[in-house]
Amino acid sequence: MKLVKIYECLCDETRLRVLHVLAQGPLCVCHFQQILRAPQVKISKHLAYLRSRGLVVCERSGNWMVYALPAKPPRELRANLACLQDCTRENPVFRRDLARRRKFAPKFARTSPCGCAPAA
Amino acid sequence: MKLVKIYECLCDETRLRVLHVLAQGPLCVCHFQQILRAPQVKISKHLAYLRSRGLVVCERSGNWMVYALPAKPPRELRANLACLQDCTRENPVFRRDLARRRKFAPKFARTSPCGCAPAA
DNA sequence: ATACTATATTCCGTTTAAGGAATATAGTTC
DNA sequence: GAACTATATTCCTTAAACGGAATATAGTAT
Repeated sequence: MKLVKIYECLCDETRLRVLHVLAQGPLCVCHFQQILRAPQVKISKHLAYLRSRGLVVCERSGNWMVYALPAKPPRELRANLACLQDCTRENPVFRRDLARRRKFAPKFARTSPCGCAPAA
Repeated sequence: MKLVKIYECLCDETRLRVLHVLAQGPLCVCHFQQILRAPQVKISKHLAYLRSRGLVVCERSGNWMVYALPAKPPRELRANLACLQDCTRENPVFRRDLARRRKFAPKFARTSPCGCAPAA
């Protein structure tokens, strides 16, 4: 995996937030929408971008597409994801995303495949 | 320092190489030209880019502009520079840059301000 | 002042990315 | 198959970045 390609993926805030919350486990598109409070197109496109570069993988599960970090990421990716977690530890935006993810977890769990689920 | 801004700086190979060799100490533009084998405009522009985002600092010394990493970089920058060093350790391109830097060091030392110097 | 060196900036064409509106696709449910 | 849900893709506009050629600027040396 080319290092520059990784950094290209990291240079957009939405994608950073996506990768950051994904570290806690897989999610579907509609969950990202709620956690990041961003429109469907935006989320979907950024996920496609990340996917085309191998930073995330996905799998269909009924109506849902479940996105996750690759099971065995290459060294450079692992290092950078760890660095990202480290750098965001005290950042309000990223912390708020995690808080929302936690808050929504039960609601997600009721409806959806990934051990998560959409709202109404 | 905004995390995304850092990643924007890191998503170009020339800039990665610049930051990578800078970890070994300050250099002038003409040294980068020789180490990276890249034209003056290219080096100069990328250094300006890095400088405008605070990833490098510079100081004039006679005819030369001496570029260096900031003395006390913010946490996120320090973490990412360390990660970069880690990720490039086995990369031929980056290793070759370091080799060239070492090879040119005496020649640089003869002529220039930063404990380095241009060639002919 | 002139010539010279090192570096920065401007101008140009090309590529890439971003966001949103609208639309298409795939799967589910009845 | 019609209605519905979740997601992807297309089209469009705008903005940013890259590289190189040419030119400008700042400092040095004579």
